[in-house]
Amino acid sequence: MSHHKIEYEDLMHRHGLRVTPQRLTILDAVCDVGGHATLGAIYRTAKLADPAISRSTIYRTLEVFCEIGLVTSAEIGEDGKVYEIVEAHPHHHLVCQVCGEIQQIPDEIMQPTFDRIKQAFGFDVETSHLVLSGTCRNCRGSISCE
Amino acid sequence: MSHHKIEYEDLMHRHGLRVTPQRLTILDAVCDVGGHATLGAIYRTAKLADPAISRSTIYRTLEVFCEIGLVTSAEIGEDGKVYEIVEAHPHHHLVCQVCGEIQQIPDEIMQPTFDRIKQAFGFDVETSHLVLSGTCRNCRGSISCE
DNA sequence: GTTTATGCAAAGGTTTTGCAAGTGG
DNA sequence: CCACTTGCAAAACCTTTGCATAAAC
Repeated sequence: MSHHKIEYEDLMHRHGLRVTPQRLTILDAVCDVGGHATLGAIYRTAKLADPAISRSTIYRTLEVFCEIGLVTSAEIGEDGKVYEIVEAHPHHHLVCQVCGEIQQIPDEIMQPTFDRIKQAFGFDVETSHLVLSGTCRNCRGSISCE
Repeated sequence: MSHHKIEYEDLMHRHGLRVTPQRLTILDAVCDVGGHATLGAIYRTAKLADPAISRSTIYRTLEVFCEIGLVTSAEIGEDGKVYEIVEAHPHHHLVCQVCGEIQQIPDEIMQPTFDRIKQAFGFDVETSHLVLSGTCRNCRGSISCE
């Protein structure tokens, strides 16, 4: 998770930000938690690496990371805001309302629709991180899931 | 806004809920506020009709309305959760990040994509109220918008 | 050295909860 | 009447903010 550390540091420098141990810790934490990291989860994970880290630092740092495009945030269901490292390939998420499983889908699958919206309404969709809820394959088949 | 009052009352009854003045007031308020009603706006509007109504009642009532499918909620931008009466025709929203304008689009435009997701991933999308952000026609053309 | 970032603690705001009183069916 | 709802007040929760200290550059 750290092969790209240099890139990240570069990105911060280019934005006039300082590279602090806390910021690297938080970045690692977002990676470690994986796909949909709530602030609480990031805080807990970062706390393992640096027990002295403070909650406000997490808030401020995530805000800064979002601003420079290192991280995106999205609102998913009931858990409040979640954070995710921005990857090369934009993608979206399917959240199963029955079992809670989350899977990713490539952005390409949405593009035809986004194109159609652009044609019909002149609206340029920039949603980088869409969350679709519904029922996944497993839960759709079996009733024993509920 | 009250031609369907009977239907709403029926729906509540069918769910074993009681029809109280407060609930009707809140339902009216959600209608009056229109498309994207924040809790605060609903509270303020309901307060006009019934100055004694309490905030917790708004919270609890909206939660109940969501459960029985009378109302949907969605997270839009920075304003937190917004509520909306469930209408016959499902639709989604385009939120312009520049001017903040919100427009509705019919659900049909999304269906091809939802179908494709179902085919490819076996995932049955049930999102009734999607929020797409981007740039609207006006703001895309002119820079003078900001 | 300067400027920026951090940690702490306190403030701010929103949402939830327990309970007695009130009300719909 | 009984069960469900309400309003109130307090609690719980999450997020933001001010400021002195510490660290990056």
